[in-house]
Amino acid sequence: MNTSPKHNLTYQLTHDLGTAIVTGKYKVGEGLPTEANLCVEYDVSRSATREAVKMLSAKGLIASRPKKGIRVLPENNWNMFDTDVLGWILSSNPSLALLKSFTEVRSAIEPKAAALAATNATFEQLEAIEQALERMKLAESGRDDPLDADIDFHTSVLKASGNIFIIQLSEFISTALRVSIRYTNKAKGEAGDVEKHAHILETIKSRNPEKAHDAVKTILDEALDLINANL
Amino acid sequence: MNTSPKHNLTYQLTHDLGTAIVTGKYKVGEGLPTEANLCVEYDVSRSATREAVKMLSAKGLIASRPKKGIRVLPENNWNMFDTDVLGWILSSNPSLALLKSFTEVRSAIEPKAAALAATNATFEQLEAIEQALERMKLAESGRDDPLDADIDFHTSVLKASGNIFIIQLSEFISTALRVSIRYTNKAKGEAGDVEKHAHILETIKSRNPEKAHDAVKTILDEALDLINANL
DNA sequence: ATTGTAATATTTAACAGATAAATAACTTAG
DNA sequence: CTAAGTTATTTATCTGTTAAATATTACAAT
Repeated sequence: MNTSPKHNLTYQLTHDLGTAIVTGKYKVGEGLPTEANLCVEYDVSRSATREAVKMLSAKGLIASRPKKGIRVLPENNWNMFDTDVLGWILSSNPSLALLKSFTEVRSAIEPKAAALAATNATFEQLEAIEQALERMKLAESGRDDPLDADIDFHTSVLKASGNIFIIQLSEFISTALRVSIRYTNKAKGEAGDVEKHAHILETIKSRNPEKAHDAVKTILDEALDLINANL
Repeated sequence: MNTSPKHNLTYQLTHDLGTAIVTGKYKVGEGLPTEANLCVEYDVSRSATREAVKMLSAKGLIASRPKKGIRVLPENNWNMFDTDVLGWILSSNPSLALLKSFTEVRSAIEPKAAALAATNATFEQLEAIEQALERMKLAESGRDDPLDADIDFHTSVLKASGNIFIIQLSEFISTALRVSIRYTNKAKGEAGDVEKHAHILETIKSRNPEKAHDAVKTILDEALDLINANL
């Protein structure tokens, strides 16, 4: 389901048009070129064009009607939790305001996820979190990637929540963290970072939802403060 | 972007196939019929079939590759925050466990949204919340629909948060509330319901994020308790 | 002049058929 | 028995045609 630039022609065109839309090349409310003109401009067949239009329609970016043409829908119709859409936006228009909104969502969801994990996590899920923590320790001495390890830790907690909607957000948060990290200086783990994450794991393992909630909330509130300071 | 049964043939087929997938007619990992067979079974042309397949691919339900056929992806790939996908699932498989997960997400997001609204809401947004509260009062005496009024209130708060991701969740929460309400008995506003919502509005208007947060959290924790009692 | 209706043109929707590309399954040589 | 090559199946892509929807224009009636 991931529209990486490759894969096939339809996905490539979906990616190109999606990016063009979120960057404002085609304005909201305005129309895209007609189906026929898109074929000419992007040098693809009508079937590929129509399939790409349908994929973008499915993601809430556009709507097409006979004679009305293909129009860009208002942003609040865009499915921001679709990793393609989010990726297109973050790759091209990574505003700090958006990063702030993203972190606000994390600060709402992740503490709850940790609390649920403290209640519900299976042994295997606890082990997954523990292994991610080991990766963070390795990353401290350069033997693993700090960003990958950090993402691994947080998504492992989300997955341990047992809540299907929160689990879904793993991809969302992973995508956003991976892209947005370029625009914050928090690539390297800061001093005490591993310790804080180790504390989160402990609260989850000790089956203490409240403390797990607070432990995660603490580090996310710090991240929010950092963003607000730079805004 | 909403695949209501009508609209056109492609959307109709998308709706039918999407429903068939989430109800398990086509199993995860297993294949759907081939493109050619889908054309026969649903009596539509190949282009309509392919466009529907592409829409479902865009929503993370399926993936298609030459010779491999069209396969149902694991559920964690499904875009649960897509209102179509959510609607298909809730309309057909409205488990109480899913309702619980949904309410857990609400209990994470909505208090944060109220806190943000207390900080950021414009005058117009405050008025929208206030008008929704008026609707709830009218509904008490049967002069408006209690469910519509309740949804209006909660989505108005979400929209007042000023957070684009949270605003996106308005549709998600609205869809889920509208469908799931059939499976809880909370159709009619309970005693004190309007008062509690009035209190939420007050805390937001008085620009008190903490109190707004807690006021919303209170009523959602009550909803969660109600679900847990019936589970 | 205005308003309602009909004709027209444009655009997406839908169908059909052919060729290309990808790849799973099979065959055969060693 | 293994590896390389062949075959068959399935989606991908292109092209052409007809149908349906609808915005725009033209026109007639009052």
